Parts: sequence; C-alpha cells; structure tokens
Amino acid sequence: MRFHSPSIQYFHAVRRTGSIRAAARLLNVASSAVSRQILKLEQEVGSPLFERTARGLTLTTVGEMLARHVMNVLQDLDRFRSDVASLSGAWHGTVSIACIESLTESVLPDLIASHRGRARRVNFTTEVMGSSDVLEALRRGEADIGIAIALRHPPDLRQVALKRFRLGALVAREHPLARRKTVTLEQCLAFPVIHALPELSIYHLLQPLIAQLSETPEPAIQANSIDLMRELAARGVGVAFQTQLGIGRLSRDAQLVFLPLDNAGSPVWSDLGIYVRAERTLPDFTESFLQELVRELGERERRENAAYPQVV
Amino acid sequence: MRFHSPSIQYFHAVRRTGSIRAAARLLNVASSAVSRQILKLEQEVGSPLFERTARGLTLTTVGEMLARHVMNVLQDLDRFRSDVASLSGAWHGTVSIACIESLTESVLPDLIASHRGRARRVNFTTEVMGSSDVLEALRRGEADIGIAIALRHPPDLRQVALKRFRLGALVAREHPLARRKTVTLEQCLAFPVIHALPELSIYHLLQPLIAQLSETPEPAIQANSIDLMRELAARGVGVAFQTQLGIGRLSRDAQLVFLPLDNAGSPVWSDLGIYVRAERTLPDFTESFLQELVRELGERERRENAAYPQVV
DNA sequence: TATAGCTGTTGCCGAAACGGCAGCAACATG
DNA sequence: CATGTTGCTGCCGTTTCGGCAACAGCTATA
Repeated sequence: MRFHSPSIQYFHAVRRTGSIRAAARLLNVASSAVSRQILKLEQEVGSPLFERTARGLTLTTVGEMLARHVMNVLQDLDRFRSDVASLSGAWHGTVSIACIESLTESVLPDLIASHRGRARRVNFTTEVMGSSDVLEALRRGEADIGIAIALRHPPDLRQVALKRFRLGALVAREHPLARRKTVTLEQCLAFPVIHALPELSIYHLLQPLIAQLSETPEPAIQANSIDLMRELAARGVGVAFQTQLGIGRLSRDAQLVFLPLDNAGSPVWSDLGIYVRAERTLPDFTESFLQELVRELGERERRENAAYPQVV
Repeated sequence: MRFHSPSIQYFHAVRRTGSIRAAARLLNVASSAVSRQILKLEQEVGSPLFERTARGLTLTTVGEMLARHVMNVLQDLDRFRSDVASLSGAWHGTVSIACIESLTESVLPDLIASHRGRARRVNFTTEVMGSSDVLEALRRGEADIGIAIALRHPPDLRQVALKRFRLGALVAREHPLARRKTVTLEQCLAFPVIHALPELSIYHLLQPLIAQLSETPEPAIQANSIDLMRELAARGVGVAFQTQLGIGRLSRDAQLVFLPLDNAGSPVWSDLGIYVRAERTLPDFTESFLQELVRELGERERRENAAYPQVV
C-alpha cells in the first residue's frame, strides 16, 4: 500500500525531523539515499527546497509549498486506506488530537472511552499543548483534530465548530464566596488569587479585564497547570479561574464550587474552537469522532449555560 | 517536476481511456509496462482495481476510491506547480471549463477575452454539454470549473455560487406579443411554439408548468440548439423560451424581444450554479478566474432583474 | 586551540525496479 | 472462419535505488 515515490516520503520525513540523517534513521535507510532523493527532488522542481545549515535543514518558500502538497497527498492516502478498510467492514486507524488542557479532565476521556467501547480498533493519540501550538500542530499535519481557544485562525485551517463556555471562579466549599450565585472580578480580588501564567489562555481572557480595574493586587500564586490550580483552590489557598469544562464534574468530590464570573453585568465567555486542516477530507472514522466531539461540546455548552443562566 | 510514481500516472491514464493499450499510446510507453504497473498497484492495495472485459477495463468499487485519491493528488500537484510558477511572477496554466450552452453567447467569451487581456499566459479549455454532464465532467476531473442549471449536486462537488435568472419568451419584433411587458405561458401557447428537447434544461423548467395547463397544444418545432431556437424566433417562426443570459445582448440586432415569463403572478426562475470539485484547492489563476466569473454572473443577475423587475 | 561529534554530500558497486519486444490466449466483429 | 482487438507474460537491456565508506564543513566542549 505504499505506491507513492520514495522522494515524497523521504521529503516528508526530512521536513518533520529537520535533518537528513535523522530522517534516514526514522525510515531505516542510509542517509545517502535520503540525501540523493532530496537532491533529485530539488532538481525536478528546479529550486532548492531546504536551506542547509550546520545543524540541519530548514524549508525554503518553495519547500513549504511542496510540504503543503506532500501533506495533502499523504493525508488523503490515509483517507483512501480507511475507505478501503471500511469497505470490508473493518474500521481501524488512528485519530490524532491536539488540544488544550481544559479538555483532559472529562470531555476527552469520556468521549474516547465511549468511542472505543463501540470501535475497538480505532486508536487515539492525544497531545496537550497551548492554543497557538494546537493550530501549528494542525498546520504541520501532526494532528487531525485540534481543540483550542478560538483565536483568529489561519486560512489553511477550518473552524468546524465554535462553542462558548462561561468563565468562572473556583473556590473551596468553605470559602467566603462559596455561597454566592455569581461573583465579580472585584469580589474575587479581595481574596488571595491563583492566577494563570501567560502561556495559558485564561491569562489572556482575564488580563484585559483586570487591567480595567483601579486596583490590581499581586496574585498570590501563579501557575501554568490547570490541575495544580484546581487542587490549590480545593485546599482553600485562593480563588482560581476556569471554565467549568476544565474542572469536570464537581459532584465527584464536592470540595470545589464553581461561580460564574460577571463583568459589568454580563458573563465572561471563553470561546472554544474545533479545528481541522482545510485542504483535507478526513477518514470516516475520524469524521465520525469529530461529529461526536462537536455534539458533545454542544451538549455541554447547552447544559452549563442552563445551569448558570445569564444574569440580565 | 514529475515526482510521483509511474503507477499513479499510469492508473490515471488507464481510468481515463478505459484501456491499457490506449493508455500506453497516450503515455508513449509499451503496453506491457502499463499492465505491470496496474498489476503491481492491485497487489499493493490487495484488491482488483479494474474489471477486465474483452473490450477494456472498468473500475471496481476500490478502483473508484483510488481514482478519487489519484485525482486529488494530481490536481493538487497542478496547484503546487502554479504556486511555484506564480512565485517567480509568471502566471501560466490552463483553466478548464465545462458549461451549458447559455453561457457561450456573451458571458464566457467576454470574460475569457478580458481575462486574457490581462493574463496572456493563462489558457482556456471550454466544453459545452448538458447540465448533468457538467457535474459528471467535474467529478471525473475533466474540468476545473462547471456551470450548470442548479440540480441537486453530488456531495463531492461544491456549489460556489447560485444565481437566478428570469425565464422569458423570445419573439420577433413584429410578433403580436412583442409589445407586452411580460407574458404568461397561456398567452404564448396561443401562438406557434419552439420548444426545447428534453436534453436541454429549459425543457425540465417548463414541462411541469405546461403540465398544469388544461390545454397543451403540440409544439410547432422542437430543437436542442439554443442558437437555432433563437434564430427561428428572430424569423418569426414562433415563440422560444430562454433566460436572457442565453440570448446575449439584444441591442446588437433588435430583431428579437425578450419578454419575462409570469406564472400565476410570479416569475419563473432558472437557477444557475457554479461548481467545483469539493476535495480540491484551485491554482491561483483558476481561483482568480472563478472569482471573476462569480462576480460577472452576480452583476448580470442584478442588471437583468433590475431591467425586468418582479411583478407584485 | 584542539578534539570530538554532528551535519550533508559523493564515488563506488550490487540489487531491485522499470521498460521494450515479441508472443500468448481470449474475445468481438466482419 | 478470418481479422482485429483486448490484457498478460518471459526474456533482457537500461535505469534507478540503496548501502558502505570517506570527505568537507560547522559547532560545542574541553
């Protein structure tokens, strides 16, 4: 089932590893073979595809164009393979997901578990990273489905869905704020605060709001782990901020209380986008999972916004 | 610039010609070479790609899947080539168009002429055919852009735009109806009628309306050429039916009069769709022409519907 | 500054793949 | 029945591919 010329595959490996020798190790061939295929390819195209540095290879402009083409080819080959496989009733393949941390608590594990319950031979690869890295991973063809805070996405990505969740404060059950229905940012800042570091997207959601306030006290704790922030809040160390999506079902251990955040009378939204490479048709098992993901996130969006209706 | 394995190209040629020997002639190689590549391909995929008959080869289900993949690959290769070419400022390539006859009178010649005035090295291939053949030609990768009466289009095609034009009656200047602003079908049927044959889409637009009438006189003339029908109407032989798009600028020779058709007080629309293969990114010069086409058809839609406003 | 470790590239040579030629059997057409 | 078509298959020369070892260029470290 490998009917594409070696040049294509070698080029792809070199682009991913950034080195001919590393690509050769990956492909289990001699580095000279890889080098020659790249040289031949550059001769065919009539222009260098890589810039040679002492520490490896970097794509040129033409190289990036070819990379796009090769990615389209290889990803479409995957789809073809899955088409043929599903013809004989066998659904198998790997769904590769890049997402932000908020999803790991319950959305993804629940979905993957239930999906694997029905389709045992569909495997999953999930990698957690920052929002902009998610988009980059998709562009580089390292993931099939991306879930990230909805930034302005590049034109070669397609936003499959956009779901919005309320941002809220997370406090321990015994916290003075815990009995309120909603809280404002000012009310939270009267207490010790566990703040996200800039590498988390919550930082960029809250920062402009905090900047508007007259007083901006020092955050008691700064962290880049949602898990850590949640556990700290549960121990009463301070007030953390999250979408409910990121903290999972609170009912499991009722140590934590989620309080929707109000800013000037209106909710603070966190927009979650689901992304896919635009120039691509997904294999059917990937498409199927994607649909479930969109449905599930839509369901959660509905449920949570019903549980904490907007204050008018 | 031919860095894809011969199997791919040979398979593509065999699919198009429906014969190994014909493909070999097309490719300037021995038929045995083609035969072997196909056999090798079938071994790789693990399933026959063609059904062998005494008169050639027909695609199997798996073969059709591979055909889709190969088409995606080769069309994306074209796009890559054009990307590289446009990097050095040279816009060249061929835009292939499949369309119905209505476009040949003025829309397409005007557009192509003006486009070539600006981009000399962009060539055009246009083929006129029926609406359903247009969609089929796109699916088979024999055309880049398709223009057809908007039917239900298959999911592997993308409807880029949908423009509606009023259907009208076409009569000679001396015809008794010529001085009216609009006409109804009944009024037309009182005179000799030049009717389209079923292979033209006008037939399918008018047939349901005619069927509703109590009396349905025999058509005086039936034809499958829009040109012929127009010339007959100009000679006063009878009443023909067309969208104004299909008859061009009447001002050139004022022998003909266009009378918008009314049916039960509302206009009769002819929906024109512009189509493109869904799984595909167009080369930039093709995309550029496509945008002009959409804009021009939108402009004509606006102008004509302003010239013959809807009767309320 | 010298050394060790990395990079990509190149000659050489055996192995694998490709392609052309001619001939085969099977089928359709006259 | 003869003729033309189809796809397929040995045989064989040519081309391409890949592995080994050596080379030059660069970087980091001692």
